[in-house]
Amino acid sequence: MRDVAARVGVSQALVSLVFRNAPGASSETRERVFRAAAELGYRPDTAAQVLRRSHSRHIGVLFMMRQPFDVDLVEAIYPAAERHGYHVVLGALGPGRDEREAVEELLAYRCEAMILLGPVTQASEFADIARDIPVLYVARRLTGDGVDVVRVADERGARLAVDHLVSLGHRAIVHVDGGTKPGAPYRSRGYKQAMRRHHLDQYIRILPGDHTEESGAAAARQLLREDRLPTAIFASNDRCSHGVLVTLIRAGLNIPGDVSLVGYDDSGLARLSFIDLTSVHQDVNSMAESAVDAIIERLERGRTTSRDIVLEPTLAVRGTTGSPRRPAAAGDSSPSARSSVTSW
Amino acid sequence: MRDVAARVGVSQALVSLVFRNAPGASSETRERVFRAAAELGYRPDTAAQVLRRSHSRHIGVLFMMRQPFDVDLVEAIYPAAERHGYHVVLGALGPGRDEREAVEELLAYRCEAMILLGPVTQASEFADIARDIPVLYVARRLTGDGVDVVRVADERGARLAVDHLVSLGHRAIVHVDGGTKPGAPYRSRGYKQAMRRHHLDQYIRILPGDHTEESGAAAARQLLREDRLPTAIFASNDRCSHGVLVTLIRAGLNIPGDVSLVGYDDSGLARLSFIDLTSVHQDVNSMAESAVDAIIERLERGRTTSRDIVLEPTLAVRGTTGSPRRPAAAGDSSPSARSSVTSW
DNA sequence: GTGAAAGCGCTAACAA
DNA sequence: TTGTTAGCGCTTTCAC
Repeated sequence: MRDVAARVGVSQALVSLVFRNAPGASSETRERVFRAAAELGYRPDTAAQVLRRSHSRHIGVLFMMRQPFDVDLVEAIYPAAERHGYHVVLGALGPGRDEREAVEELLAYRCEAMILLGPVTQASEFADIARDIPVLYVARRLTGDGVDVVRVADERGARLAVDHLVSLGHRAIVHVDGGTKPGAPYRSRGYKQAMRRHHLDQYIRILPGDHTEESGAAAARQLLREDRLPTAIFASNDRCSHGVLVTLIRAGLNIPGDVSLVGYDDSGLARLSFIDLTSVHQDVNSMAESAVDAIIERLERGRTTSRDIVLEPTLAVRGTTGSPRRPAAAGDSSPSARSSVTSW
Repeated sequence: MRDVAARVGVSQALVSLVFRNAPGASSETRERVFRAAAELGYRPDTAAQVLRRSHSRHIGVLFMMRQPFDVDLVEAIYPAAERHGYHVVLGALGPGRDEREAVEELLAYRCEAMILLGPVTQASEFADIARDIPVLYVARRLTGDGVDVVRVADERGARLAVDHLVSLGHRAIVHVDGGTKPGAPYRSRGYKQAMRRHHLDQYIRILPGDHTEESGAAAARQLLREDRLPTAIFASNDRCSHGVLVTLIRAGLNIPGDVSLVGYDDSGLARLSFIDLTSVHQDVNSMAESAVDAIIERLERGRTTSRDIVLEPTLAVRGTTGSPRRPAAAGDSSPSARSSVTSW
């Protein structure tokens, strides 16, 4: 920067102004500064900026690299943050890279706020952090001082799924839940509520899962081992649905002919033409925008009260749902390729 | 840090030493420094460190968030870099976040070197960068000053796949290629070479693809539209295989009964129990280690000549490959569920 | 519209 | 083993 200033024949302060495009420099000077910078290959040093500024203008984002929905969100957070002049610093989570490490790193970068997408093992840990900087959970209902939440109404999402299936004529609708994963308990509750609302209490059945493909596959295998298959399955997320779907079709079943399937997240996976999964849609862009807005409110407008921002889900109806073979009648029927297994 | 020093009653320099655990502080002092730091909630400031040090000890990694193989590599790079005392700075690529932006950001963080995993649109762009800092491509054969490459012998990987299929009795082996994606042209060439070596020149057939699920699905649909199916398909990566696999089984085919399938990358996808894909394995850990080592060589041991590090692939044989229905004999046979389509 | 000067939090060279 | 000092590249206040 010194070199640029020297070359143009102005002070460093002016060059700094120009680069932050702050007011106070003639457009003629701006022009010359930019040209000189280009010639010299000058690039502002983030470390120096962060060090000197009182605000780093950095937002840390903790996410699980292997969770497609997290990736979708990260992508949406970038432009949202940039619009407010903030940089995103990624903290990748995964096997072999735990939360603690990642958080420490983000904090060492002097992030002014933190968005948490991944599953959060130790909520208490973040209570300490929230004392210093705003913390925002996505899809986790964890309250506390300095903590905001952006989520989609999971119960209503589950209800959309069940209503859709019921309207197609399904009654035996099994839910593969997501254990304690983000949103999962509420989706599970929403499923139960919706089933009761339709007077299908006796058909309520929940298989354990954890938002991974393998848990979906395990649930599907469990169902295949039994005498009767449900006519529909509602899984707690798309990855789980993926496991259910492929396991069932490899067993010779037809989707949605023999079993209908609804996922949750409407991730890229659901939209693949050959998966074509009916799924509860959460608008990542508005989630990202709400998250960044909430953070800006705290950072720049001094809000200190906690916010719980709830967005509405919608249902993306695709090719994995259809009417059951025998809409209203009870009794056995043989699915296409598995004569030994029957549907309700 | 000043506060910590004051509290312990020593100089800042000493606190600095302790935190970098550099030699030159009594263990008694270390102990006291750490305790004081914990009490005060002190955390070193990365920006200040980077600014002051001549070396930032940062390595930038450009990767595609949606490419499972990239994610595997990123996870392996973290520990490899840490072992040498380097930090990893992620530059996420994706739709809406192009290379140029990501690179600028990494450079602004004063990364001392850059590892490029994602597809690289403009090689020439990196030639400039390589003048300033070491650039290392993974899986791309791009040469130049200051540029190193770590890759797995793609031709040999393709050959492993073809040899395996031929040894099972396959002859009509179709390849879905990866266009210009990393490694793809070489896998394609390896496929052709291997086919010729087995005197199967007449069976050589390549369908276009691009390392996405959809390209695999498209290729599978193309094959389903024809009179005869090949007995085996070798796809240029696992994502593509995924599209092929699910499209075929949803069409009622049995894998490997009707068609055998081999992927490439041996990513987490291939290992899912319900996908269980035979795939060419590239050892991400040695790739990551080789990459970091090569960078350290340049950074700390002053190497200036380019290196092309080639690793050996292996084949992970799983459940998507088996003998064809009619190993050696020609003639039509009806696959399980599609009487209108025949195999070679 | 522009410049001079101070200092962000840390490290590295040297001195004690 | 410990302290002193200078300064990394930038932003910011205040003066002109």
